[in-house]
Amino acid sequence: MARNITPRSENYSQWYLDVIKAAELADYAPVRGCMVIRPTGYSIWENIQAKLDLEFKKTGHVNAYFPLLIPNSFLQKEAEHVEGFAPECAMVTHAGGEELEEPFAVRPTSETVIGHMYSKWIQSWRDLPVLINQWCNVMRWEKRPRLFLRTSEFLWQEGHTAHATEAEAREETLKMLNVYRKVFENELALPVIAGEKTAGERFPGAVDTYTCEAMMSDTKALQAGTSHFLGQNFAKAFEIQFQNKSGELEYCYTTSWGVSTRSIGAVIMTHSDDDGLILPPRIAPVKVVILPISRDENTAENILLPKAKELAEKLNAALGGLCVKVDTEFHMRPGDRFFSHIQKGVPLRLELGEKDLQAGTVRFVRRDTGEKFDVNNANVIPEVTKTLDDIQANLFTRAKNFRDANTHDAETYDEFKQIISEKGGFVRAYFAGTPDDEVRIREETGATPRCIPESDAGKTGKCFLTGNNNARLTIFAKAY
RNA sequence: CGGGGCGUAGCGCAGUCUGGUUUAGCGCACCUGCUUUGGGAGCAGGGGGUCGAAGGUUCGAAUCCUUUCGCCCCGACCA
Repeated sequence: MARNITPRSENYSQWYLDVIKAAELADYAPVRGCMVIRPTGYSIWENIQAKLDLEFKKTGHVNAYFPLLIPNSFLQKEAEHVEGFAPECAMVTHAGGEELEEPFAVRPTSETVIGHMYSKWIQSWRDLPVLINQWCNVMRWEKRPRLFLRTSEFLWQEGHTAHATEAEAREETLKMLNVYRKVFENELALPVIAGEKTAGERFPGAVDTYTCEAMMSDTKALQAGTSHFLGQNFAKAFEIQFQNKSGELEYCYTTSWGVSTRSIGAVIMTHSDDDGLILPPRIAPVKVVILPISRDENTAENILLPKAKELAEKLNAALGGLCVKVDTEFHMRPGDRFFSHIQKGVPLRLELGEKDLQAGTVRFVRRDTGEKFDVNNANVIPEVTKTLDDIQANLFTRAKNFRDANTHDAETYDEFKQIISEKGGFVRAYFAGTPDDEVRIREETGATPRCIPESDAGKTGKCFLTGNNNARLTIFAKAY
């Protein structure tokens, strides 16, 4: 048992903060709502970035950078967009020692500036599609910040594309939604439900919003990534027009999609336990740590350490990276050394001691299950690869089983209320309500519609609230 | 923005009601040494704070008064 981490069952939010602190992922910044992402946390982000970026490139996107400051007038151009973002915008009113004529918003998202630029760049159908992504920071003034989940400034990626036809833009929106789903499932080991947002949960200015929803280990939902079909809303506000093959002027159809550092919060809350962080091998900064252990300093440093280093080199070569570390903290006792890696979520620990040396084996200890076993020297490398794959798969399966076990069906509002208040988790129900109905449900139960799962897109039934037919199967939950 | 709480060492706290006997204390962490060492050791020694800030009352203030700044929790709000 970790002594510096509040048990999850005792106080979930405190547990979450303790895990972050113990793993040295982040710290509070001097400005309220802002956080410092420490090297370990940032390294996880770099890994997530690398996985996403590769997928973006594979689907034909390129990276660019747009400015941090956005003229306030830009945000005003799309009616719903202003309304949605005005309250959380930070404004720069002074610069160069003078008050500015027009305040600049610190970007809360870049649809507007990018729309403005696209209108200049796009003239002809030959210029389309435009498929650009940017990695950057954004600012949304939050009244109730939480590390990684909701901070005033955060890092993300925002893709912005422009297309000639609605069909193509819709295809892009769903394509990127599925890129997200794939990366979440395969790399972050997060089982997510990909689907459409209901009207009340839509992005301000979007025609349709899609999301990947994950369940945290307290059974609350977390939106891990979103993809928006913006129709011609922004194209009209920013005059993004092109001449089609017949010479007529048409408005483009645009999309935008994003994943932020919030996804790190999702990883933490999905996989970790009372001992601290647990990371899926594929995004872990350190996948394997090797600990030479001996009570005799000479043996430890002159016999075991060289062996450990040699093994680390081979493993790094085999795993293709710098993800294997040798622990040389000989001044610490073994227990302390174990815990430091346990709390940082290192997936696999290899212990190399005198007993192992004599037996010609290496001791393996899995972070996810705590399981220990000895492996013959000759088999260490393939066994490491196999174990890491097992851990990755186990984390995903474990999370998926948990989610499925905490997903329930409701046919009536009474049943719905009872499940939300007594069991929590996800509730699947047919829903055909309006945004006002969504507000009512939220006020009465605390739950909100999370998404209409893509996998059940064709299913319709009778609405649990209004009784209307042709309601769509919708997932509800309390959410972060 | 409404309700509640809190600012004393890196972290967590006691001391504040009943000003002076505290050169401001404790636990963890940190430093040194010895013994330990395969899931968080023990002993000994040691460094570090001027008590969020400003002003006031007093012979004397971490303790009382005024102002101010900041943070946390609950609520409202929120991609």
